[in-house]
Amino acid sequence: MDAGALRRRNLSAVLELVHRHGGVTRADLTRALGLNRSTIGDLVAVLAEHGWVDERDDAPRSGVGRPSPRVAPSDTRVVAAVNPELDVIDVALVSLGGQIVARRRVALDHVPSVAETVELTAQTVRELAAETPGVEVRAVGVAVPGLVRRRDGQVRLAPHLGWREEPLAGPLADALGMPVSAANDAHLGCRAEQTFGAGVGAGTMLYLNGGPSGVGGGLVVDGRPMDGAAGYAGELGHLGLDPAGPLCACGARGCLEALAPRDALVAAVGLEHPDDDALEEALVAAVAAEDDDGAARTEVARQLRWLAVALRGAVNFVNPDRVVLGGHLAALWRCADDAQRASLIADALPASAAEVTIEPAALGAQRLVIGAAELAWDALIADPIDALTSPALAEA
Amino acid sequence: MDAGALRRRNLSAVLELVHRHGGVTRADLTRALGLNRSTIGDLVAVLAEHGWVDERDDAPRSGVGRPSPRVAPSDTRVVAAVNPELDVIDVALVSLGGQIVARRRVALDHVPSVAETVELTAQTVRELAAETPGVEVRAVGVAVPGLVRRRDGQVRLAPHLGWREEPLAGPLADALGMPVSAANDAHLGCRAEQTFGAGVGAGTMLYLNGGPSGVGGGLVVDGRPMDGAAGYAGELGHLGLDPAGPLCACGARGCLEALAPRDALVAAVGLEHPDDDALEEALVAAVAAEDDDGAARTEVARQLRWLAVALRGAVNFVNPDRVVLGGHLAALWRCADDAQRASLIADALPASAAEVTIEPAALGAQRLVIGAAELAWDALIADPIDALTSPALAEA
DNA sequence: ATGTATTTGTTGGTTGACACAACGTATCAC
DNA sequence: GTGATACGTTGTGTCAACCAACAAATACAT
Repeated sequence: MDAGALRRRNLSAVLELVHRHGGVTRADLTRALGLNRSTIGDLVAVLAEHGWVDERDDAPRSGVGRPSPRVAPSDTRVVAAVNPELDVIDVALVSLGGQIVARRRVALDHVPSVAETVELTAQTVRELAAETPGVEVRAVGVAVPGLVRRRDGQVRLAPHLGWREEPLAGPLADALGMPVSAANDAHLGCRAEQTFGAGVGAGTMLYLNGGPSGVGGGLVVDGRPMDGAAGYAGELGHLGLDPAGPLCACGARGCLEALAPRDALVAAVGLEHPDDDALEEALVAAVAAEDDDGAARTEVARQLRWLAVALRGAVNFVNPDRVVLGGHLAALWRCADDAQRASLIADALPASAAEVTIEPAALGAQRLVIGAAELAWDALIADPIDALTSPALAEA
Repeated sequence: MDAGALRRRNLSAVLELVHRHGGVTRADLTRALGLNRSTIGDLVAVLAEHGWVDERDDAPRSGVGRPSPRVAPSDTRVVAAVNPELDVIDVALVSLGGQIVARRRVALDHVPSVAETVELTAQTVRELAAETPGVEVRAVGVAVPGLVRRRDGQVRLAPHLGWREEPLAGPLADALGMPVSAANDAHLGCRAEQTFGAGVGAGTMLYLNGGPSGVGGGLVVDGRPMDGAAGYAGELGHLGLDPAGPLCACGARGCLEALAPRDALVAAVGLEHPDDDALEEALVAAVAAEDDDGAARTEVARQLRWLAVALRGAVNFVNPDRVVLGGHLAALWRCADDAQRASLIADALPASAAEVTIEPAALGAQRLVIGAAELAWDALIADPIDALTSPALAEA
């Protein structure tokens, strides 16, 4: 590593701290990075000069001594986050620090093709950029409900959308003239929770998300999200738990997602197309109200048992310090009693189970958009100065 | 990161390349690290001055141009590697580059206590150091058949040896006056295969090892061995595969290690206490010779089916580019036919399965000792200069 | 054999990033 | 107010890596 890389690394480290905490004092930066005051001053000055951060005098006073200015993320420099789904394309502009500054859900009357998605997304991003005062869009991240090859943003398979071997990041980058990255949606939900949600501070974290199209997830190792060889890591829904179990969409038998499907919970509470919040509310109410052999309670207990088998294996395998449950798996957690919660990792090896905390996801419906934004921020934060040489989309 | 850390990092990077390749030319180092020729020259000179490397003129000629000297690891600076087992304590001195320069297997007539292990190990390390001309022992690594807390080298549970909550690294460090690290044996087998064996070059690697005391393993993420929150990651033997399966020693049902035990293979070929090589040889012969319903062939096929279920889940989960099988799982692989080998990941998601190569472990009986040595090298290679301030054990 | 092209090591000077010390400034406690 | 504390600012110092020019050692063509 040469001296230039050292500078890049330190600038990146400062910017990342500012991003993750939504603003920190220079004194905090000095302590966190172990660099000299004068060096931090220099690094912050460079970032401010390039429009990444602003220095403000609104930091909370912490005691005696000269107050340290707060280094706040610029609220005009944003990335676009995109989440194409069955009947909607969700587009947001997300600022440094993870704040959503603009959002539009483009409704569709049919499942979009990749070409339509690219066109609608590009148009919407341009419109949001033009409408929002002062913003400057510099990159795009896409959360895709399916397997995505990280290297080139190719969608290998998105069964839900009917996409198969479709290039996505490339065409969208051509349409918008800026870098575009794409990844699996559960993967990005994991990133969002890790950075701003229930996973803050976790070293090794396991994230499981239950959605209408199955169970996905992500793994964080030593604070870094793990991609696997090609970007498909985290498909926890296809752990084989029961050779005598039901056939899964993947072709195998007894996968977690076949044994703990969202549909079954929705049916048990008698709703139609509820969102996660509605499902959770109905489920908690049903379990609290019902007698012991009600349909909802029975199904919840059944799914919790299978979730426990999956968690036993996964916790033994990766020895996480935190497990975060999202989607209908979070709903299961919320309506479980203490004994059921304890049983989730009761069968894991005691040494591994002892240090795990299980938590429901904290970010709700913003999760995917924030995760997609994180993906877009990656390259920018890794090299803040050099990244500015490429063009941006700004207000007219 | 300051300039001193930069220097440390570059010295470490050079030394690690020399270690992993057992010697490289300065020209190779220049290319691999992207540093200037003069910088590499300087770094190598510093390492040579401190006794880490020697420069030799025996590099193979690669073409026109001035030949580049080979930077070879010093063969006198060693670490001690220890592997306590049921009836033997295996102690070796391992040089930079992974060469075993001395080894002694201390036979026991009973299962050793921790105190006995510490004493016998310390004595043996001292003897080997005194007997081996010119060596300088600087650290110790211990491979323990059980769960070990990485932070302080405490043995949480080693059922095989009957150890439970026993401090190990601390007492041994006190006895020898040098740094001691300890980790799980399968974990260290994984490291050995990754560094010098079947896992060289892998980015994300899954390692499964079958032994008499169960199935363990390890995971490598982005070229770095993964420890988990406390060091217990890699316990692949306790993936739950069949709720109707046999009871496992861990208390749960249908764990991989209960479904694919080494014992059953040993019984099927009718041997008593064979080592891995003998078991493999007997198994390959039995499968090749027998008619279709021989006991060995049946058991092999049965275990391969369960291994496939485990691999399906694990490959989907972590998306590795390489899977390495050790111990009796390697024997299974060796006597599997093409169809059986293909079936091992046939049920995994096609995108993930497509980029995986499965290989049997390459290092044989040296695996644990080399892995334990890697553990010991870690801190030394991370900071080669500063590490030399602590005392060493040398020839009298 | 000789000359040329190619690759690499060596040397002295330069650049740049961070550290350090001294000083200035803002807050708190009394 | 006054002292103590904490932090930013400034100019100077240090150290690691770079660079350019040169020297050395080889392969290859003639």
